[in-house]
Amino acid sequence: MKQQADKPQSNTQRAIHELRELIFAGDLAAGSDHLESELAEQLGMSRTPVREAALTLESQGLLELRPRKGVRILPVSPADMAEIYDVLTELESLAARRAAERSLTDEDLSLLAQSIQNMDDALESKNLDDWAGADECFHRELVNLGGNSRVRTIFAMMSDQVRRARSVTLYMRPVPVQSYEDHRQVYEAIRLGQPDAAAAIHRAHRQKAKDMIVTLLDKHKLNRI
Amino acid sequence: MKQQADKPQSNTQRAIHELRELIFAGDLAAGSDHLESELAEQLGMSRTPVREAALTLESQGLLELRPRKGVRILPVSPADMAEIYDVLTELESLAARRAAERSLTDEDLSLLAQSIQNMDDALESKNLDDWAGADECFHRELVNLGGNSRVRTIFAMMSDQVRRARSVTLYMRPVPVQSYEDHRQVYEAIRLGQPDAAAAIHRAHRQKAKDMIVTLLDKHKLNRI
DNA sequence: GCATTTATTTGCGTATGCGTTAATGAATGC
DNA sequence: GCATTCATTAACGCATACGCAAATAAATGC
Repeated sequence: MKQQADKPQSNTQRAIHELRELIFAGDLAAGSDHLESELAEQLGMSRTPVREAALTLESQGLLELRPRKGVRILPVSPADMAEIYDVLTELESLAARRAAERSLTDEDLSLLAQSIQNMDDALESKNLDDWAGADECFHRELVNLGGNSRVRTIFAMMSDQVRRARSVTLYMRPVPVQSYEDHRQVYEAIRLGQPDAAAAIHRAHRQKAKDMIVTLLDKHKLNRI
Repeated sequence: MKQQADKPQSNTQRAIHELRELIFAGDLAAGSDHLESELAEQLGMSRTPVREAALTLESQGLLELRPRKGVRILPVSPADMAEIYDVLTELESLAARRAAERSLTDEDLSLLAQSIQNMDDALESKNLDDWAGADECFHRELVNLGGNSRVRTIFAMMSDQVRRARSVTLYMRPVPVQSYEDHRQVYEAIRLGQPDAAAAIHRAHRQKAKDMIVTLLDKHKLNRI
């Protein structure tokens, strides 16, 4: 019998996970300070694993350890979001290019196709949260297909912060109908083995997204999310 | 009076620094395993700061913590180097583009110009080590001028590994005379405010470097450096 | 002689304790 | 009444301790 393989993690790993969750849920607000001992109590463990988790999250840019002030959850400004989108634009375009160079089978591309389909379905039923989930899935799978593990790692780190910004702006932005066409074209370019086209289309797509998000954040004075 | 502001660091920070040094000096060889307690003794501190340092370096991809096996110094294969160069190519090209968009003054560009001059001087006197130092300085300054702090961080992480690969191949490769012209052109494009040109030239420059390094590593069967 | 079980070792994960030092409030000088 | 100094507190950096589990060695069964 298969036993549920979900618990054998270390406390440090749990702490990393749970702190992430708390941050993205807003329970640990951007800009707020928290003592290591408080977090330890909150998570039901000692300071050691919490501290190790904080070190890790610090090196990923999510928070900052300031001696005697506690760990500070780093706020993300519109300028930060512009930086993040710039990096993602470059790295995802690279991934699209590499994916197109690899003569992938339809089998390989099935998850990508599925994500596009899911986005379409979500739009039909006007479920923006589902759409956002499928969109993120598309981007993640694109990066996977690019085959560069370092790009994957960087993407994973940054997509957390993007998700936060997007959840804030999701219901202010215009309904993302253009995205469907963009994604479809990237998919086709990859399928047909057209690296330049795949990279160029995806780059333009990401730049549009960046402009939209940054403009929205600025317009609504969302300076620290 | 100014007191030398160099030592008040924490042991954890020292450990991060010194472990990096030991790794890049080859004292901790690629692929080798080391117990936390051994490293602690070697650095003259307890396991705790060493462990914290190892966690940090792990999240930066330099090593891996394997319970009961010790920390394993991750070897870098030619394929890894290709990945790293791909990422650097994209991010540095972005930096070149952004730098060109910012209408920087000659003052701002002085370090960049200086690096080019230093590379030229080093080539004249056939000092390859100096050349490599100046080259790295050029790339670092380019990234700085790009103004994206996340790109800076990623660059700093990866340039350590590039330096290792380059020191191995430095004396096998052809004398880098073309580099001078490439760098000069990137510099001029930035100075004249030509983003597309700056990005394109630098991209081509980096791709050449990637091909050269990866080919050399493969040819000499340097599979784990 | 080989496989399986049991015993032993040992390294890690984590809790805990302590000294140091920065931050806060009290006290003194001017 | 304000500034400066001193005392107190408390959070962190780090050392240490310990239990557990994995790896290795020993022992037993077949």
